[in-house]
Amino acid sequence: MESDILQNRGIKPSFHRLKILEYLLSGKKHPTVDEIYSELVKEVPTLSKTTVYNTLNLFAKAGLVRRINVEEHETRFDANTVSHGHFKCLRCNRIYDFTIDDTAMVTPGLNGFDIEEKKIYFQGTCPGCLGEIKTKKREE
Amino acid sequence: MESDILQNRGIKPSFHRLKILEYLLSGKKHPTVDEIYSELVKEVPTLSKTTVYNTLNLFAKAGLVRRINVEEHETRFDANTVSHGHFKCLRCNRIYDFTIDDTAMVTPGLNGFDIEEKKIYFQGTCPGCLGEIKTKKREE
DNA sequence: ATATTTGCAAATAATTTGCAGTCGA
DNA sequence: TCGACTGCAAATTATTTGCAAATAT
Repeated sequence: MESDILQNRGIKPSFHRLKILEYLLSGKKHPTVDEIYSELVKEVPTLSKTTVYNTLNLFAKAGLVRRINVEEHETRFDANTVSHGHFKCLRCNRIYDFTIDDTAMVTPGLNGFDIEEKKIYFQGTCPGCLGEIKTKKREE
Repeated sequence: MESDILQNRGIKPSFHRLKILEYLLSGKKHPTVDEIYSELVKEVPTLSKTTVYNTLNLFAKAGLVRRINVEEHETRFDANTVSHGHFKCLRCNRIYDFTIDDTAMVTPGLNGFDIEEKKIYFQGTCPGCLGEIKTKKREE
């Protein structure tokens, strides 16, 4: 149950926190604070953005969510804590997950370092946008 | 010569731009906008922060520098455009470079994607800080 | 002369913080 | 009741922008 997830991490499962966790686990892949707030406030009109911030910071500290900083300004949050990379398409701004075998990454320069987190961000153009570009070229 | 570097990229080598490029190439590894400004304004009192921003955005577009976003809020800039990763120590906040063989990174999920840039950020504790922690433990 | 570069100050936008009110055990 | 949770508004901070002045070709 979701309240157990929180209690296991020493977080009191308040109503708002449960709602936010529920939203994070509900499928929406990489919401921003604003997206979480805008969506939940419809259902929970008393919710404030401060609470969303507080809660996400709490969750992040507890390791329940990961901060994603592919975006220049806004932070996104990812409830999928299995190691994976994020690809941001610079045309449509969509964010894609991709699996990556991080054990295969050889980093001889980091002997003696204690690595707590690996963030892997790729940028470029996604297949959909590549298709559009080709179509446009053909029309010229 | 440095002015050639700019001209090769179609950037007019103005005095301020040359100064900023010079600073970026001078060894300081990952300066923030503020560090660049604060350091250069001593020498070039007419410099403004807007110009530093303008110039860095220009350089970034031209591929002369890379934006680094390991830091939560501030963007850092790296004049070393050879592919490498950045490790941020969460204790002393220092940023370390490390080489990484990015051809060894297998990303089967990204077939059909055009990858323009790979950003690799690790976080954790550097050897120096690990040493301090151990020393403290011993004192207890 | 004309286009580009620069600088100031104001605008923007994400996030944090102070503090007072509220809720739950 | 007491401490934790919440919400508002103000503060903070990095960055962008509008526009006028300076500069260079």
